[in-house]
Amino acid sequence: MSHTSNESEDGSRMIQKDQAESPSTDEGNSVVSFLGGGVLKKGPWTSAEDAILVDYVKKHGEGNWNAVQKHSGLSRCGKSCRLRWANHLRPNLKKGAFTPEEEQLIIELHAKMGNKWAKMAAHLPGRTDNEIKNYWNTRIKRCQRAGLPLYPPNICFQSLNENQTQNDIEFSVGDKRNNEHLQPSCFDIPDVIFDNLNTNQGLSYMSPFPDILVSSMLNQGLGSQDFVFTPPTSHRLKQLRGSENLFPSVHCNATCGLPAFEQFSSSEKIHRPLGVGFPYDPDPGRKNLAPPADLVSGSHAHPNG
DNA sequence: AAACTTTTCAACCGCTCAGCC
DNA sequence: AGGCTGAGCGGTTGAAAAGTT
Repeated sequence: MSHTSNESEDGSRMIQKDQAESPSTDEGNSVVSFLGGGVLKKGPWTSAEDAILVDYVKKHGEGNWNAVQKHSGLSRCGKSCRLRWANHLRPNLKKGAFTPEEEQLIIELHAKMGNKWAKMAAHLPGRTDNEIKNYWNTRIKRCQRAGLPLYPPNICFQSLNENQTQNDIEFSVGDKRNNEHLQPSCFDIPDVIFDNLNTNQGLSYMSPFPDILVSSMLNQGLGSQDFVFTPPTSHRLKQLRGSENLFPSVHCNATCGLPAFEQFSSSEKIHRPLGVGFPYDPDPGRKNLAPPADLVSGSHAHPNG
């Protein structure tokens, strides 16, 4: 891929997401690949290409993406056209940062569905699977760094409850891929060690394998076992942005409802996933990153904590 | 101010699925 | 039934922006 000097007259690439219309460029500086004798362009779209695609869809409608190249002269593969349309050009796309409500919904949906971005996007009008996926990946990193749980406890329990009723339905209705998460036979217990948790203490769980559904884990009865938070990565923690809230709209639930992290903090059992550098330095130097000590679920995981 | 690090996000890739022949 | 094709999905990459030292 070549996102070389992507700046254009419209300065598109420099625009923040919440302002950006598209990152299209007017310069054709993209990689060109030769496929079957044809020339297919890669890389950032130019506004001219956008216009061609929009025009094409207006005339012919969505779908049949491979025909775009033939009929419009656009030197892009069908896949690329579909993606561009879906993620940037189609009408009613919401631009800008996710609202707290949307973030909350994403967390809930992920707890139920796992990495089913397209399905999650269906619940968020105007949002794309790509956006949601990017958001979630960012969230994972942040949570890991901050040692915070990926899911607030209320989500865990909500997911558990809903799944208990949904399992019956879904197994019979059968989205095969979805059910994989729920099938005991397909479920590999991740390399997570649970540490001193009582189900009645509530859950604040962060799997090092974000694909694993909280609900699945709970359904497996792991909730009654010990667990441990994945400790923050060993490298230096960076600041989270001040406005960031890892549990949008659920502070109350996430904090008030949290089973008082200090309950865990005295945990004797400390597990250290392989490859993580210890002793872990929580980075005393970090400033506004640090959530209150009693909120940092991961804090119990570091040896000195 | 410069160098370095981290984050963001658009776009690509490989894979799977569904429909058609 | 098997092969082909198009569409869609999820994972990953990498350039640029933003932040930090």
